[in-house]
Amino acid sequence: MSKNLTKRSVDYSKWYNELVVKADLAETSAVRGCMIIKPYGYAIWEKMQAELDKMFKATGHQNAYFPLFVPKSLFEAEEQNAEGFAKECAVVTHYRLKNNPDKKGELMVDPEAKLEEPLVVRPTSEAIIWNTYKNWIQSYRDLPILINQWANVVRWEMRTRLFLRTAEFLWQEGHTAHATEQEALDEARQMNQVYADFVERFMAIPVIQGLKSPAERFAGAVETFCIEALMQDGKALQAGTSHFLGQNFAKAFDVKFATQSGSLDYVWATSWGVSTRLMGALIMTHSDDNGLVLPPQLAPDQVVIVPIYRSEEERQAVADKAEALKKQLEAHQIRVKFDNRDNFKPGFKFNEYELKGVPLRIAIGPKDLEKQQVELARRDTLTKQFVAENELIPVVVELLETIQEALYVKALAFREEHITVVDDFDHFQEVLHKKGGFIAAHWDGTEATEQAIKNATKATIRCIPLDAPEEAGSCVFSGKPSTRRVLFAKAY
RNA sequence: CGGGGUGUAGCGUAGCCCGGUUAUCGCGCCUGCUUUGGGAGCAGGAGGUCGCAGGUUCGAAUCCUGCCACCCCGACCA
Repeated sequence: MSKNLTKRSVDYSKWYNELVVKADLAETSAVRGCMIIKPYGYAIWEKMQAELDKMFKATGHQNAYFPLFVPKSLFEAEEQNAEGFAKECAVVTHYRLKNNPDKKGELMVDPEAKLEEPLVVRPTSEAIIWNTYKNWIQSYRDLPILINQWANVVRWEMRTRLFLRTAEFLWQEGHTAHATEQEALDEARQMNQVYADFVERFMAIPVIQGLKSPAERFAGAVETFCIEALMQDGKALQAGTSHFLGQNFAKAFDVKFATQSGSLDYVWATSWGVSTRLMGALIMTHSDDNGLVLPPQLAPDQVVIVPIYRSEEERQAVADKAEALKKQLEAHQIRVKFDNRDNFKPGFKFNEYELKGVPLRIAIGPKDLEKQQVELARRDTLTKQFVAENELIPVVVELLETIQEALYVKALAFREEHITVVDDFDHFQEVLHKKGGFIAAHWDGTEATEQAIKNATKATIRCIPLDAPEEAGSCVFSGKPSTRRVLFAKAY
C-alpha cells in the first residue's frame, strides 16, 4: 500500500495500481488507455448513475440513445467543435477482416472492404444528435427537447490516466434544445447546479461552481459552466461541465423552428456531462493510506458483518445472530453484507473491507453474544465502539449520516485551507510550488495573460466562480485592471 | 512525436555491469494438520517461450543489433 496518499506529488498510477486494483475497483486492460471496471467499482458507478438519473428526471429530462458511429461529414458540420476533437478521434475505415493468405492463422483488414465514408467513433454526440434534432424540430410546439444519453465515448488522447483520462470512458451527456436564449441559459445553469448538488451530497466532494475562461471553454460553446474540485495532492479536477451552446450548433446543423409569432429562428442549445472521471475524484478526495473511503450514500455495502468463532457451535450461533441483525438493518434500507466465508480469518477481512472503503464494520464473536453487544468500527476515523444489540439500528442509521457529513466537512476544510488569495506573481509561483491548491488572483481577462501564466507555471484558470464578488484590483501577471478574482490551479 | 525507464511464474522481484551447475526470493495457488477478537503457522507440492527476432560464443536472462509492449516526464487534452 502506498504510504504517500496524502502527500503531494503522488504517483497516482502507482496509487491506482496498489489501491484500485487490489480494491477490486478497476484494472488497466491490454487496450491502450482503457480500463476494466470490476464488479465492485461498477456497483459504485451504478449508484452514481441511479442518483443522477433521478435528478435528471426530476428536472424534466428523458433518456434516449444515439449511435456510436458518426459519419465524418456530419462531424465536420460544426467547425470549431470538429477542430477541437479532430486530434483525438478513432476512425473506422473498413468493415471486414479476412484470412491473411501469407500468414496462416492471421487476420488482415480486407482492402476490398473500405467504407465509402469513414465513421468517427463519437468523442461526444453533439454532431449526430443535432443532425437528428433537425428532423424533430419544426415548431415552437416541439420545444424544448430535454434528452440525456448514457453512453461510452472514445477520445484518443496522447496520454491517458486511469479514471481521469481514459481513451474510452462511460458518461452521460445531456443535449437540450430551446426556443429562447434565456431558457437555454437557465438550463445550462440548472444542470451545473444539479451536478454540484449530486457531487456534494452523494459523493461528499465540495465543488466550486464557475465559468470557464474562453481558452478552457468547450469547443463550439458560448459559455461553459463547470464544477471544480480539489484533490488531496493540491491539484484541481474538473468534475463536470454544462455548456450554453447559443445557436452555434443550430446554425451548423440548420435547425430552425417556427416561432409563436410566425417567424423562423434557430433553436438555442445546451449540452452537459459527467463521466467515470467522478470515480477518480471520489478516490482522490477521500482515500487514505488504508485504502478507499466511500461515502455511505454511494457505498455498495454500507455495513459489513464479520463473524468471529472457533468451533462449529460458535460459528452457527454467531451466524444466526448476524443473519438476524442483517435482516433488521435491511428493513431500514441499509445495504448490508454478511461475510460468512470460512476460509478467511477475521483479521484478513477487517483489512480487506478497509481497503474497499466499506463505511461501517460490525464484528460479532462469542464474547459479544454473551454480552448481547457487537463491535462497531468506522472506516473514516478507524475508531471502534461496542454497541448493545438493541441499540444497534438507530446507532448505525445515525452513524451512516454522520460519516457522510464528516467526509464532506473534512474535504471542505481541506479545500478552504487550500484557496490562497494572492496579489503578486512571485507569491503566486511560491504558493503554487509549496502549497498547491487554488489561487484566487486578479486576471486582466485576456487569453494572452492566461497563456503566459500557464507557460510560466503550468497553472490554468480553473474557473471564474459564479459567486465571485466584484472587487477592483490589478492582474497578478500584467498589472492591468481587473474587476474580480478568478481561481488558478494546476489541474488534471 | 521528443526525453528517460522497465520487460524474468497469476502479482511483485533478485540475478545483467563482469556470460558458466537445476534461474532467486516474497505474495498468491494446490494438499494435509493445527488455527480463527487486526492481513495465521508448519510440512509437502504445482507453476517459467527470462518481451519477440536475429547475431557473437563451446556456452546467453546476462554481450551486440533490430523490433514490440508498458510506465514516467513533456508536447497534447472539455
